[in-house]
Amino acid sequence: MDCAVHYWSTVDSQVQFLGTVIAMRERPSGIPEPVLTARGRATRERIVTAAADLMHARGVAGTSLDDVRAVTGTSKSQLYHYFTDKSALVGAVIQRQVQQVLSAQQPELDSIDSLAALRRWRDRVVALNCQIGYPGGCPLGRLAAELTQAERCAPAELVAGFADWEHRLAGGLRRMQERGELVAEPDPLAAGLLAALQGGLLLAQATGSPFPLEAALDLALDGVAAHVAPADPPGAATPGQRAA
Amino acid sequence: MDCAVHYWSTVDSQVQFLGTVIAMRERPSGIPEPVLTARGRATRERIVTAAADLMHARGVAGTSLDDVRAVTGTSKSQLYHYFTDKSALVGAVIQRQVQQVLSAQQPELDSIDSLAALRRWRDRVVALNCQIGYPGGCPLGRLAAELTQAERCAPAELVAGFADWEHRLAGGLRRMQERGELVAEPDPLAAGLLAALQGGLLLAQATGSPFPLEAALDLALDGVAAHVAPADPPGAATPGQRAA
DNA sequence: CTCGCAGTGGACTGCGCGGTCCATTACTGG
DNA sequence: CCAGTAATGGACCGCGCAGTCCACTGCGAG
Repeated sequence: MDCAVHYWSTVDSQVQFLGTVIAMRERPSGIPEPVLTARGRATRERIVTAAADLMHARGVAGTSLDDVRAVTGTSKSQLYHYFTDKSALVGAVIQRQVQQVLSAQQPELDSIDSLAALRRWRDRVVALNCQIGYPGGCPLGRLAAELTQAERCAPAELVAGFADWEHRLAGGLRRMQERGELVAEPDPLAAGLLAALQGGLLLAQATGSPFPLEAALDLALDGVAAHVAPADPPGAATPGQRAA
Repeated sequence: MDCAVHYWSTVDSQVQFLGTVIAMRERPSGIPEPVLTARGRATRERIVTAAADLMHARGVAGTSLDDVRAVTGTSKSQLYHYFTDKSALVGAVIQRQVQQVLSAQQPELDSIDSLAALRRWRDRVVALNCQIGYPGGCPLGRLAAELTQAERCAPAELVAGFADWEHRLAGGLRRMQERGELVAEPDPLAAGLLAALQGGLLLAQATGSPFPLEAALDLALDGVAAHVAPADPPGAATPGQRAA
């Protein structure tokens, strides 16, 4: 498991846990996994998809199982056939959202190797947030805010998702570092970038304007840019790379 | 979508609105305000305080009126004597949290006039988040995340609170600008700083570590520092200002 | 064909919650 | 001291919710 080697020194086990969870769905212990036919898998997918949409729109607490049932055209017994209880469904929703969020920005996220590429990722994220016409916020951020109770950190799957995300950012920064473009420790920068993104999305959704997101990412990118090495070939200046 | 329209152009009026709301409590229209005796005001305060704590710890949806009743030693009729319904109580809680959050960082927030002062504010915020032993998150951020529904922006009081907060940051940056230390538009930088703070707090609480908050603020401060004017006396370099 | 289990339908239950109502007590001003 | 109103106590209601249960259907293997 190479993703997110450390979140802050103790994340290995959690990321490992994510892999395990995805592999055997929501059975941490050795309970015999119920076999699903093609039809069963399709129904389960429908439920998770609809639940993810509803919970993103109305929140976890604001989404009842009857809502999910109505939207998916399923019956109560089916929900409890595929999930032990509501929290198990929430766990599946988290995993789905982690996957969705990361795959939606995959090309730009994983190809970061320069300030210009980082700006392309920024543009991608901004575009994603506005594509439905209004700032929808980050599914992971919303889940994290709602599911994080006092004195407890968020569900392990969510923490692992954030760690993976941040790790990919750090990977890009490390590539910049190896190319000699960046002179700074990548990890704190990656954490700062992810935080700027989350905060920007939160305020963007709260205010109904994409502006906070853009301002947050731009400021964070300025911060990263402050750690780029002065252009080695004296003449090819870095500002030439600025996109848009 | 009026909240988006007014977010930037009419921030002052929202701050004004916040004042109005506080003055006449939760009666936007001209309904005769019920007179409260000293005892009544004390009881109301107890209720709001307890509700704010509970809702911060367990979320708004996770806090029942019976919980509030039990903690405050009041009866159901008292809750409905002082508040028309639960949403009115939530509104009062929002106002209280806005006031609490801003006053907790007031000296450092309002005295920003240099990079060093900005760093003192950063340290204050970090210290506030850790003072209870674990990262508790921002009360406003948590409320915003939970109360912002799809396609709707957050409650007006919350948006006004964020606007006030950001306005004070922008004021500090403007002082830096007027002193010639900063060469950039203050407003986007203030929005970016607030977003970094919110995102950092979100991830700090989700992961149970203060690190994301520190990384987020440091990166944002690096971004601001990238816009400080090159030291006028050529020889006294800016890095000399770095605190800590 | 038929047996068995995955998949489905939907009624049912217990309860926690927001909200209502009325009776009673404690101030306060005249 | 005596209204009149603020403040309080607490029973009560209806609803929506998570979760249970049992009967039924349909598909796939032997």
